[in-house]
Amino acid sequence: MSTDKRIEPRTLKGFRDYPPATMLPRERLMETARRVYRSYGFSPIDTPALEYLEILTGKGSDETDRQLYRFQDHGERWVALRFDLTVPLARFAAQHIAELGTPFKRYHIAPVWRGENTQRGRYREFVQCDFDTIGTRAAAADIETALVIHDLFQALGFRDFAIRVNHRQVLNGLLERIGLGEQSTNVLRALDKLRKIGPEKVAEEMIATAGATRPQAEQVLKFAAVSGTNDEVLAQLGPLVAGSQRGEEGVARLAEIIAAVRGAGVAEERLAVDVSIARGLDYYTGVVFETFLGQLPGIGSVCSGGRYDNLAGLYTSQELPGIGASLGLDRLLAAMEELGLLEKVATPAPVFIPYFAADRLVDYLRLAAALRAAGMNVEVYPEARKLGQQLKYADKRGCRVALVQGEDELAAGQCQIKDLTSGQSQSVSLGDGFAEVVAAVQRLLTIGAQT
RNA sequence: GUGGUUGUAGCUCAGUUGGUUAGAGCACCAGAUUGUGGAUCUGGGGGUCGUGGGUUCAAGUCCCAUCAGCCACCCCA
Repeated sequence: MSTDKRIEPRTLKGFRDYPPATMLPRERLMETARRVYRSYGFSPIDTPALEYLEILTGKGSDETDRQLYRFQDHGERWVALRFDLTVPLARFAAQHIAELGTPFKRYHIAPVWRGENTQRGRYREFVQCDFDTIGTRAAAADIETALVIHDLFQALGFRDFAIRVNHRQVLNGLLERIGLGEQSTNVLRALDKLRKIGPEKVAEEMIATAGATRPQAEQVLKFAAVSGTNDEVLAQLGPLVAGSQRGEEGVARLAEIIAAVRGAGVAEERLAVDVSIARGLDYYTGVVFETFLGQLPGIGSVCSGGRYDNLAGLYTSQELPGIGASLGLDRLLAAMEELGLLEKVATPAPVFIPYFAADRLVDYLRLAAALRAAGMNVEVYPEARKLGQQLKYADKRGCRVALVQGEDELAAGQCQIKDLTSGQSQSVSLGDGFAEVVAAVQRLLTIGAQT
């Protein structure tokens, strides 16, 4: 091919390649999420990336409709790429709930697409790790959702994080009481900016977009100013929603969740009632969650969710309440990268076998097989190059142990085990079936893993 | 989608009011060291100056457009 015809290799805006050094921690995160979800009995499902357009439109908000990747397929059907995993779940549940039965607990780890503007931690293609419980209104499901989020971040190695929890009905109950019930979406949207733009601007926006009066706006702000410990917040909320059945129910549900999560042994500061948490997709109707990293609040919520009591109502007459949350894998990775929490390793194999003596490949393959049988990841170098170059290769990739066998060692029935971290070597007899070598390597890796 | 900002080697960047063959550090490759990596020294490869147009005798440098990154709005994972 001539040079001038060559196509420039490039990726689309908001889409990225994942080289090994970023894919390894990515997979580790997905495995952790999978493990935690499964530990609560959530089962895996998958659904198509493409759905009929009508399935996806009008389910999130006007904004998500605008962000939808949509086009006609070869059969001239209007289709779209899913923008989250919850709407496909609703369709899936409406279609299959008869066979699945309720309550139905599933997790779903898969990419979603949104055609919005990019920013740090915001991409057009990103992976979400969702878990949801369908078919029950029980408070236990709300409580379990909070516990799963907590366990998840704990398992990922975070210590400084906070799950903020609120209840849509608490806010709506108040709005109902003061006559703003019809305008809840606009009011909540304005209220959500409280931390960023301050109470005065929020009041202005509520007056402008929701048609609120000045006294109404003041009341909403007074409500949002409630603060303190969880017990203090709940105590203040009670009188504010008194008289609104929905509001009272919401506060009671929040109190129940807080008490149960506390009772399950979760530290108080990990779960905080926060009435200013108003965001989330429009389909949430009950409790809502957002999770922030203490060291990096600016990147936004890394795990959000909530209760939706009528998600599948657009597809079926069967009532399917549900609750769940979504871990934003790529946003979380961007945060961890910034915090320096990602291990810089470019290989999944800690054990390296240089191809030393040109005519002894089979000996190296047999040793590698023995180590793999013992559960270790082992790489054998493919070319009989200079030993120094091979060790350099292993070092660069982050291998931890090299097993050096030249003519001398092979003749003596020995293997040199080189610790690439310390540089020290020891000689071990190959023996029958490499048992001694396997044990020695295993010991080295275990010690290394503890530091 | 709107506004702002940036774009020179794989990476981080320098490049003087426009002026000849565009530089450095790191990384990479080779050698010093025919069986031992991370250090040092020497040498080497690698650049359509994001892309396309325009102004000019002359553009990495000025203008316009476009693409991409970042930031804010919006929204959200």
